[in-house]
Amino acid sequence: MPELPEVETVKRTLQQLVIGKKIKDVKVMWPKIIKHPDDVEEFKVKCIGQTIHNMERRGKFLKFLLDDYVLVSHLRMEGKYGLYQQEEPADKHTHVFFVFEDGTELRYRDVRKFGTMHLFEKGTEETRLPLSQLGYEPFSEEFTLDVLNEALSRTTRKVKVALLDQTTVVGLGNIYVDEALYRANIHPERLAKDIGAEEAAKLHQEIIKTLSEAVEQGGSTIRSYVNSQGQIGMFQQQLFVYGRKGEACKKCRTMIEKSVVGGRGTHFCPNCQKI
DNA sequence: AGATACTCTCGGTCGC
DNA sequence: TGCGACCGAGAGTATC
Repeated sequence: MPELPEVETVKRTLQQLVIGKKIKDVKVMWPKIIKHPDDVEEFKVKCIGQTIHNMERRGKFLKFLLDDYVLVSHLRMEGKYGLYQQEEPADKHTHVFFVFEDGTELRYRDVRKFGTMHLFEKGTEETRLPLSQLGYEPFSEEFTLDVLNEALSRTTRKVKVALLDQTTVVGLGNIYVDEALYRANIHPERLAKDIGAEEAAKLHQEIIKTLSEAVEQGGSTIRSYVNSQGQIGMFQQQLFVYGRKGEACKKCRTMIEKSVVGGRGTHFCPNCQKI
């Protein structure tokens, strides 16, 4: 399930493959992936003739910068992009094809069909859903300790639930939120408003560190996630709690536990992260 | 009215 | 072998 580090890795690898390519045709096998414009034919017509000039990332969203439009794409749990030769056969899970003039094509494959694509006029995308409500980038100077403190103090939710909400800081998903809370020695079920100043400072630091270290390592590979060149992220080896239920805590050897918080499977060390 | 909680999307995987 | 429960990001909707 791609979170910020995986999406950043996809952006970096895909960028090198698609920049400068001109779209000759678009094929959409599962129209519900296209959320905007409403009409899939309009989506296709607008894409055709456009060149991919650059790629950016905003939170867990990929942005393809075209001449006149920006394609905003979310991979959700299992979405993947890959560059193929047009004659290569595609499997049944490939739902969108961007056919280029040079004989290659960008394919979007998504077993669960959860991913989304929005096409907006260039420059308007940040003012429209799904990007308009997003919080700060974790590596930006805007994501200060004050911003985190403010957000934590004015909610009645549990700290894990608050951090998964993308309106404060973007990029944390189920893996990295568990990792950051572990590294900050904060139990995921603690109420956000009860997090003390010292703890919040540690949490702020560990959110940034966890995500940046994961970006450096090319992300984690959990279940079926592979980046766009088919490489495997190395950060999985650095995971302290996620997917380690029943294994020994790397710091204190206590058995890692798994519970449900906010409807999400949640991993933590009951000794390092006290309620 | 703003914050929070619930619903929906989907199919592979798992347990019975 | 069949079948239903489960998982999960985030937009949309309902509720408080």
